[in-house]
Amino acid sequence: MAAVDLTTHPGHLARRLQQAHYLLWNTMVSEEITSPQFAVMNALVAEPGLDQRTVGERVGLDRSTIAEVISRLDRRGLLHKVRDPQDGRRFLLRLTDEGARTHRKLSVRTARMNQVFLAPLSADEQTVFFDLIRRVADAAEGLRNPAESRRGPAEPLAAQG
Amino acid sequence: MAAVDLTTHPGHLARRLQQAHYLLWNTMVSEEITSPQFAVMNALVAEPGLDQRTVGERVGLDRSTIAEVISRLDRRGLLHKVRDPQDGRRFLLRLTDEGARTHRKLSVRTARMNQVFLAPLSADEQTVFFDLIRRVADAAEGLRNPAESRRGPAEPLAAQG
DNA sequence: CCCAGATAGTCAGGGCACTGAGTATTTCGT
DNA sequence: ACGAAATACTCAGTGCCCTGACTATCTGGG
Repeated sequence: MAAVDLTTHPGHLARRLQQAHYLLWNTMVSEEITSPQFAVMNALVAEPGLDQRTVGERVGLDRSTIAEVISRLDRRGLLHKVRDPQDGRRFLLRLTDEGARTHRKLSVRTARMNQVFLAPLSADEQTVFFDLIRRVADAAEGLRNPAESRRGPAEPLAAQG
Repeated sequence: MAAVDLTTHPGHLARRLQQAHYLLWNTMVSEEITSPQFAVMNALVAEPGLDQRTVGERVGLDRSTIAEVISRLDRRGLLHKVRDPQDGRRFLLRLTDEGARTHRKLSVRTARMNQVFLAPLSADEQTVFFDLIRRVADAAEGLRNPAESRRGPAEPLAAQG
């Protein structure tokens, strides 16, 4: 029997964690707006007028996925897409008033949901939880684009010796 | 500016973690077989002859998703689907020889990938990492089926003796 | 000025993940 | 024995996520 214990596989755990979150989001936050859609709206609250590519960079989505998410938000009337007069390749994105209202409403519910989701952990453990996941995710993302950082730290993330 | 800090949102981190894993899997393990497909094969190595629903339960996939994954593995000739003669609703699943070979090969690569993925964490931190994620995921899954914990594991599909 | 290369976005295609509706089969209460 | 309920699976529909190929636009070197 060469079967492996999946509970020690970070990828498997990550998937289960994400699914569990997805389901809780659906019941506690919204059945209409998804978590990635909220992330995009949030990026536009922080920095109105971003273009698609940059929004994708902020929330961690590739150009194809971000295009789909934005097109759904556009169809729902939650954001505007306008050609950049300075650069005809780009679209500049901004939330509509309804988009801003929706973002505010969901922010409250999201905070509540996070409390429920993290309830099994103590405050200290929650801090560790964030720290460990961030470190693993950051490192793995760094493995892809080692030379990508323009304003960030250009860590060669040496794989030791 | 009511923008939220997504780096303290477990759902956002879970998604980023899962994406990072997906990409690393693609480069270090396989471009053909995905991580969920491997999880299904692994479940069948541990317990040959499971039916679809139970496999889904083992790896954490719903009935629709598990059906798709299994159909892909079937098309690739990695597993067999046979009607249960005792219960005409079920399909009993077993890896083919090639499926078993593929599973062994991928097990090795998966172990290597996990090392790289978890390299940013010390051994102790890795233990904590697993523990915290498992606790959060388990609790969130428990929120869905609160009555499930009462129900013991269904014996009847004991595989031979 | 002009073209090669870089960049922003689109589109086709494959795979994961869920819900809700529908079919076939088994099981249970009467 | 019979019909209702439960169960295993399928199918349609929506959304996320990636790659690779393509179009349109901008930028820089000769």
